[in-house]
Amino acid sequence: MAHSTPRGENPGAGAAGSGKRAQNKLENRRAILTAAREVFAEIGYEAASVRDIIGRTGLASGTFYNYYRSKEEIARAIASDAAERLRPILRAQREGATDFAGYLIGIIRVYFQFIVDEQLALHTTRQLAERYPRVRIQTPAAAAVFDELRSSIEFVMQRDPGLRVDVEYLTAAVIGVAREIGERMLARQPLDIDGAAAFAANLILRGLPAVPRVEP
Amino acid sequence: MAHSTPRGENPGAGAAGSGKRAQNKLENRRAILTAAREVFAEIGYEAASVRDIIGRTGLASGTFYNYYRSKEEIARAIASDAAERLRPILRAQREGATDFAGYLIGIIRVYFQFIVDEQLALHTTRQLAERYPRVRIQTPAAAAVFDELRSSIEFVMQRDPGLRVDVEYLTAAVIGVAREIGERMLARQPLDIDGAAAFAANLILRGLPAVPRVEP
Amino acid sequence: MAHSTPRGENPGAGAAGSGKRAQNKLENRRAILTAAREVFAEIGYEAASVRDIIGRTGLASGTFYNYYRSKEEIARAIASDAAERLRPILRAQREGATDFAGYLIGIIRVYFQFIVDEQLALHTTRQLAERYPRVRIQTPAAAAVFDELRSSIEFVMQRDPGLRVDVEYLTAAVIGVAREIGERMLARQPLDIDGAAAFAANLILRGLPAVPRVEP
Amino acid sequence: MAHSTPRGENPGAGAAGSGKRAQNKLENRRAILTAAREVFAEIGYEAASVRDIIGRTGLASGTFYNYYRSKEEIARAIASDAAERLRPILRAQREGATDFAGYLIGIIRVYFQFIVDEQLALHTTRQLAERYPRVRIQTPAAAAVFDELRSSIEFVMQRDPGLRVDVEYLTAAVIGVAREIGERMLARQPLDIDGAAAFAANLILRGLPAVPRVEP
DNA sequence: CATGAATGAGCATTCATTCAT
DNA sequence: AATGAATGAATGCTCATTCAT
Repeated sequence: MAHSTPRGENPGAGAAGSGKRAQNKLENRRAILTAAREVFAEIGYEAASVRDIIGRTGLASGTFYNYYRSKEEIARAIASDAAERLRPILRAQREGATDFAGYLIGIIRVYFQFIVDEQLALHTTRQLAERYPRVRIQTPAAAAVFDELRSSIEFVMQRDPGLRVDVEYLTAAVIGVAREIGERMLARQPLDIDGAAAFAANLILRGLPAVPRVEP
Repeated sequence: MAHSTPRGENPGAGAAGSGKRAQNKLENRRAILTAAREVFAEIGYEAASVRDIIGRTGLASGTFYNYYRSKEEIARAIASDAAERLRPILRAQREGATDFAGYLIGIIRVYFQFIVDEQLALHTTRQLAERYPRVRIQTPAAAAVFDELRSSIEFVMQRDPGLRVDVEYLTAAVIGVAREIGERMLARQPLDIDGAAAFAANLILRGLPAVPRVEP
Repeated sequence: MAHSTPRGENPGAGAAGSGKRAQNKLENRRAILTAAREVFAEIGYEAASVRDIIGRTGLASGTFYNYYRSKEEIARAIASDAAERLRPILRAQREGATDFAGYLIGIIRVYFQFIVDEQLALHTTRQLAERYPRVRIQTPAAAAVFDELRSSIEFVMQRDPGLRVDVEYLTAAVIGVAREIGERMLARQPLDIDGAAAFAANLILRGLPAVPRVEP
Repeated sequence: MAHSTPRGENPGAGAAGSGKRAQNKLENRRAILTAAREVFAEIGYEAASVRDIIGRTGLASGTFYNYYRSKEEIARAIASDAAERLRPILRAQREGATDFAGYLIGIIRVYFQFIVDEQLALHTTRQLAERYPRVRIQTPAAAAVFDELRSSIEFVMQRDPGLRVDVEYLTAAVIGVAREIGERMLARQPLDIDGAAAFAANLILRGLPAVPRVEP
C-alpha cells in the first residue's frame, strides 16, 4: 500500500507534510523520523502522539512499530542522530583550532549553523507552546546536542593548561549563552549567524565592553 | 498558594482561618501545592498526572479539586507564586543599584538565592530526570521566574543610556548564564552562592579573563 | 449557621433564588424542595446535581442529606407532592360533574391551571434544553401528574356505561392532547387557559370541525 | 449511521467495503449503533454511559471511539438516521393525500408503522423504565421523529385554506394523540396498527362519538 | 442540626501498542 | 512489510454521599 500511488482520500499529510507515502523501507524510516522531528518540535515530546507522527507520513499507525519499537525509541533515535551529525563537525573545529578564543568562536558558529539547518530541514518556525504552562518546546535532540557541545568544550578546556578556571561553570556559561542567544537568533529576520556568534563569543571572551555596539 | 482563592462551597462558618478545620484545610492546600511542585520538578508538567500529585499527599483523588480547579490551575498557582515572591526582591535590587555592574551582580545573586530556597522547599534532590528522552524538566515556576528576571533586566537596560548593545541578546545571555550556572551550583556541595554569582557576573561584565582562577 | 444572617460572600442563590438561608427545619425542607423543583425544571433530573440544588438555598451540601436521603428521594417527594396536590382537585371535578363532556372540560382546565400555577411558583419559563439531544426537560412531577390524571379519567370512564370505547386509548389520547397543548399554552402570551381548554376538550369530544375557528 | 462518516485513519486499502475486515467493521458499527439505541431506550440518553453501550457489544471501551467521536455524536446519528428514514415516507403521504382527513390517517399509520419497526429493531421490550423518578425515557430518535412529524403536519395545514384553526394547537394535539396511543399500542398483543390508527384519526377528525365502539 | 472537606467510584475520552488480515 | 481495527490502561474531572467538627 505504501508503495502504490497516493490516494486523494488521505487526509493526513497536512501543511508541513513530508507526506506522500514513502517508496521503500529506508524512505519510510526516514519519513517517520522526519515527521517525528517535526511533531516534537511543534508540540513537544510529551504532547506528541504516535498518531500525530505517523499521520504526517500517510502510513498506517501500525507501521510505525515496524520501524521503531516505541515513541521513546524514536525520540532516542532523533537525539542520537542529531548528536552524531554534530559530533564530527565539533571535532573538526577542535582539531583546527589553535587557541581557545578561536575554538570558542568556531564552536558557537557551528552550533548556530546546526540549529539553523535543523530548523530549515523542518520547514518549521520554532514557537512557544500554545498550551498552558507556556514552556519552551522540548525536543529530544536538544539535550543530546547540548551534551555533545558540553563534552567538546570540556575536552578542549582540559587540554588547555592556561585555562585556570572552573571548567564546569565555564562550560555551563557557554552553553547557556549559546542556547539562549541561538533561540533569539532563530526568531529574527534576516538571519544573522555571524552577528549572533560574534556577540556570544565576544561576551564570553572579553565581557560586556567587547560586545558589538548598536546605533543609538 | 499565595494567590488563588479557596474553592470551598461556602466560606462562612467561623471567620476564615482559625478552627482545626481551617487549619487542616490550609495544611492540605500546602501539601497539595508542595506535592505538585515536587512532581512537576521530577517528571515535568506534561507527564505529571493529578493522581501522581494527590497520591503523594495521601488524600483521595477528588480532593485535589476541592483545592484547585484543574491541573493547569495549580501549575499557574505555582508559577505566579514564585514570580510574585521573586518580583519585590528584584525590584529592590533594581532600586538599590547605582550602576549596571552592581545591579547585575545583585540580580544574579538574588536569583541563585531564590532557586536555592526553592530547592530546599521541594525536599527534592534535583536530578536531570533519568526519564525517556533526557529533556530538561519543565517546571511551571521556571518559565515564570525567567520571565520575571527577563523583564527586570530589560527594564534596567532600557534606562541605562550608556548601554549601547543589543538588549535582547544581552538579556538572553544573562539568563542563559544564570540558568546554567545556577543549575550546576545546586548540584555542588558545599553550596556556594557567592562564588557562583561572582563567576557569572564577572564573566558577563569583563569576560573570561576576569573570571576567578582556580588552583592548578 | 443557617439560622444566622446571610453572608455577602455566598455566591450560590442566583437569579431564581429561593435563597437566603431558611429560618428553621420546615423552611429548610421547603427551600430545598423548591430549589430542586427549579433545577429539575431547568436542566432535568439527570443533569441536575445535588450541589446545584443545595447551592440555590445557601445551605451547605451536607445539609441536603439531613432532609432527603438522596437525589432520588427528593425527586420522589416532588412527584408525590404534586400528585397529592392535584388529587383532591381532580376528585372534586369528578364528583361535581354530571356528564362526561362536562367532566372532561373540567379536568382539562384543572390540569392547565395546575401547570400554570406550578410554572408561576417556579418563576421559571419552561424551555427546551440547551444541551444536545434537544429533549423535553424531565420533571419528576410530570409522570406523577399524568398518572394522577390517568387514573382519574379511567375512574370516570369506568362508571359511565354509555362510553363504549377503548378506555385505555381514550385516556391516552386525552393525556396526549392535554400534555402537548398545555405545553404550547404555557409558551403563549397572554395566557389563555380557557381558550386552550376549549380547544382541547372540543377536539376530543366532537373532533376537528368543532374546534374554535380563527380569523382568516 | 446512515450519514455519519467512518473515522478510521486511512480509508484506502481495498476500496471501501468488500473484505472480511470491512465486513466486520460494518457489523461493529451496526452493533454499536443498535446497542446505543437499546441503552438510550432503556435508561435514557443522559443516564446512558458509553461503557453501557460498548459493554453490550463485547468490544473494548476504546473501540467505541473508532466509530463515533462521542456519545453526543452517536445520539445525533441515531436521531438523524430515524428522521431521514421517516422523512420520505411522510413526504409520500403528503403528496398522495387529497384531503386533510386522508392525509391525517395516512400520517398516523405511517408513524405507528415506524415505531413498530423501530421497536423490533431494538429487540427490546419497551418498558416504562422502573428507574428512579419515573420519567419518560428520552430517546434521541424520538425528538427527531416528532420534529419531522410536526413539520410535515404544519406543512399540510398551511396549504389547506379550509383549515381555519389554530395550527399550532392542532399539530400539538395530533402529536400528543399519536405519541400516547402509539405507546399503548406497542404494549398490546396482538399488534393492531390499523385499529390504533383508526382510533386516533377518528378521534381527531370527528371526536369521541366517531371513535370505534367496543363490545360491552 | 449545619457545615463543608473528604471520599472514591464513575465518566468521557485518549493513546501507545498489538495483531489478524 | 503495511494495514488499521481492537485493546485496555490511564487521564482529567464530576458527583452523590459521608462524617468529623
